[in-house]
Amino acid sequence: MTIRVYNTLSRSKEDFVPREPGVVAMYVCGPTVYNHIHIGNARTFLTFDVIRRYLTFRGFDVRFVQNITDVDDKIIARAAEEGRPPAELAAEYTLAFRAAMDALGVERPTVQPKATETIPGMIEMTERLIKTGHAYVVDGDVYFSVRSFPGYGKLSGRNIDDLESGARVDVDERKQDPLDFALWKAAKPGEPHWPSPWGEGRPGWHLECSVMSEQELGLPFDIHGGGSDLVFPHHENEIAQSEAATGTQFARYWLHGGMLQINSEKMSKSLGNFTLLKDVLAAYPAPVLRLLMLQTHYRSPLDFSSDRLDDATRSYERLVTPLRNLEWAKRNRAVPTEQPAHADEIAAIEAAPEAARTAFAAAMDDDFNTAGALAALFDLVRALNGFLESHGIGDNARYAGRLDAAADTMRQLLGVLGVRIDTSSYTAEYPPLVLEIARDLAGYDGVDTRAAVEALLAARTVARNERNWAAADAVRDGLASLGLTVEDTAAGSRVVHRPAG
RNA sequence: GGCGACGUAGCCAAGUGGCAAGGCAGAGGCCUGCAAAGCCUUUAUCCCCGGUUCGAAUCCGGGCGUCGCCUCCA
Repeated sequence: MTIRVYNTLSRSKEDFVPREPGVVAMYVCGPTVYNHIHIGNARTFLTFDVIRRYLTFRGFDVRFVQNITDVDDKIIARAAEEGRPPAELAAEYTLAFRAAMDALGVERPTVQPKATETIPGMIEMTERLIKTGHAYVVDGDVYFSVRSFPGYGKLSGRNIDDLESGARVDVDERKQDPLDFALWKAAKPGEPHWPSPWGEGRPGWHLECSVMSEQELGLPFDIHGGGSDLVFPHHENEIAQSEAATGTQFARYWLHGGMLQINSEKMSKSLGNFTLLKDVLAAYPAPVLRLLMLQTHYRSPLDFSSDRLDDATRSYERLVTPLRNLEWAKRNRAVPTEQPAHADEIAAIEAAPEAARTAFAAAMDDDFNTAGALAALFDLVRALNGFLESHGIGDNARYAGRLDAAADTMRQLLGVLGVRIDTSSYTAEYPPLVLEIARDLAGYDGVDTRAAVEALLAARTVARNERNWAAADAVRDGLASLGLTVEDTAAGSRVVHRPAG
């Protein structure tokens, strides 16, 4: 079965056929490093991380290039505000960006070039464009002439005349056409600058993507990705530059991610709802945020709120629980009933992983439908839970192999979505306050939190056996006050620490 | 003004011609001392009006509503 992708260029879903069988050349616009990235940025990067992972899962060798824009008006402005060198600011936020991506579980690009390290290539492309009559020099600035490129507007579905009729295009007398954009900007005093045939200056924003993608991938490469707000003018301009300079097609499939909103409003500084990724990750585990985002198709708008994060936290728990319960059952050899499973029950649990794989791939093949893929996984969760509920691993762990197969499939497919599953939450570190509770309720006077929890559970078991519900519930309530939930299972009691929310 | 999306249950959301996925929340039941976790059952005139079709959430036309882009934006 072929993968189908929605191509902005054709405004339709197309069969995905890479230029070279088995190899995908992919470029995704990266951040301008003038601040910590916000969750809108994060959504886009997460989207293309999943697309990359899925293509890899489907057997493609993916070469993934992402730029870092480390010279730009916004960087210069912010550095001036803070009274320090732009390069220092850019370096700091480059590191912060990489750290945030690591924390989100986004795989590192194959290559991650910086704009400041691509200056010679950008000068070279600008020279080519001037020679071929697609660009002109004015006072040390170089502009691309949009009228010189007949295909201008083909990506965003606009034409030059429509665009000019809009009143919002700035008028610069020195430009031949208001839509012409800068390839090279003459440096003002105090700005970063590099020598060029047109004097000291710095590159325009659109140019780096054209140059880097050609250098690292060659033209035409397979997938160009970014947020849908980049369709115009950024990606339109990339196409114009690259195709005018090379005479060949630039990118074959254009994929654009939908915008993220906060509480149904556009994220903006003036509304005060500018949420940074690092702040979200400080409050919620990365897999929860990932799950929230993957429950909506990547091209649809996504409304972000803390309520939705809380919902996603419970969804995440639903994924973790069966894996945790299986581990617990294997460790404790718990057998809920002596009743052996019927042949049809065994057939069902044996068929479940393959059914999930098939449904997962069918959803992902259809323009990376992660919400559908998650539904396949939740169906597998139900199959696992159901079997575990009625038969556990069986006597002598006779069913463990079949259950492991289902669990392994879950882990693998969740891995394709980049969702890390942490089943260790019932063996995690416990807060020091359990020592106090254990001293009061279980007579424990040591300093080992885990032993303290064991002592509390043992005390509760004794109390329950004596039908002393008040004492038993005191233990449970005490642990609950620390965010620890007591669960009674066929193999005894355990404590589960759940993420916030 | 130009271009383009979207409107599916209380909330989120998949589904582009053939009995409406999934998650969260709710209800009932099972299990439990009570819980938790889990299981079972349950919750939809698919924004409105026309049209095409044996058959429409899905295609076409109109209307209403929400949103994005057109300026730096992921």
